[in-house]
Amino acid sequence: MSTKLPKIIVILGPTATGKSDFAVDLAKQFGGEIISADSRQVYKGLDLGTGKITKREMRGVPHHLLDVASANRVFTASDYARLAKHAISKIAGKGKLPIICGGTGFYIVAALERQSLAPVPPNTALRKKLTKKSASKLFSILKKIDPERARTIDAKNSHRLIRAIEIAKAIGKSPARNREEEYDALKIGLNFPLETLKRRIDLRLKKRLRLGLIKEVEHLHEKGLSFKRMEALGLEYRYISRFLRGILTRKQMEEELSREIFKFAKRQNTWFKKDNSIHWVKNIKEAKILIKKFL
RNA sequence: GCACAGGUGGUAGAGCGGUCAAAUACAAGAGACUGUAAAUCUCUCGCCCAUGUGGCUACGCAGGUUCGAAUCCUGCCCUGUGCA
Repeated sequence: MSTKLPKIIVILGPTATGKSDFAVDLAKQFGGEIISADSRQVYKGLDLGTGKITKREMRGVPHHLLDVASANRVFTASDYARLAKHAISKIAGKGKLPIICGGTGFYIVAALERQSLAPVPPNTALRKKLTKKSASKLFSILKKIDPERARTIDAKNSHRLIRAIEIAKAIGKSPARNREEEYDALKIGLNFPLETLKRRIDLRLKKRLRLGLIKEVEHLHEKGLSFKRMEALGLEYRYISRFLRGILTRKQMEEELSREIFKFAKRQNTWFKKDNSIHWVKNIKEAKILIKKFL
């Protein structure tokens, strides 16, 4: 029924499951190009810490949405949706297969759905003012101006409340979300049992530290990326910058970072778990069979 | 050996006669997600029945005082510091 929609492949799963390499293999076989769906790989200079694929690892397969923003500015899900949709049509237009690959569930949804985000840009002045207010205060404001949204929102999450108020002030109320997808997407998931995932995360972190991860963070700071911004970027950038600032010892940094990456992987799992359309595969062979059938 | 200080849940650490299964933080587990999403936020967290103003076992060990003790007393066993 959705056969008229452009066909695309989505490779997803938590961190450290080998998605990037997997996607390159598939792209090679099916004539695809890859669109990264990673909220941190969009930034220039965040390489080792984000596990960004190297030129060499790309093996000639074109990659999109890497290094499209400066780490100093905030790149949003909306920016992502716009660029990703554009990349998809460009690739499909060439007769090639678009392959979205990444672990940022929200970005994948934003790219696939017709209109999942309200067309209201951030209002920094308003945000600044609202940031000072408590969550319960924000909630009561929202309840007055957009009671409908207030019913479903997380009443204790200031971030979300501020955004909802921002939308309501701009266009009256949050639009109903249109979950209809704009593409005929085959979603393929990669995962491991938690114990294995944990081990992989640890090994990968150690490797990256050997390869100069701390240097990367140091260098970014020298180039003007503030520690405050690094806190917001999270994980490697947050914890290594804490080490550089002397807040954590090297050992504490490694332990906490490893734990946090694992927690993050579990949060990714929580997100993906509720999507029943994902085909979880054990290996590339299973994925190839699925794709052949799909195309 | 004498003198202090202290031994509390996975850890750190409150509590110092009742309202304590025990603050808080961390760890752990589960979950949410409408432009910060690697962010942000929520819930659970002694055991058991799992409905509850439910049952059971708990605050180093053994006794005691008391209507009632993690909280007071005695002895013992540990630990830290001071003096020898």
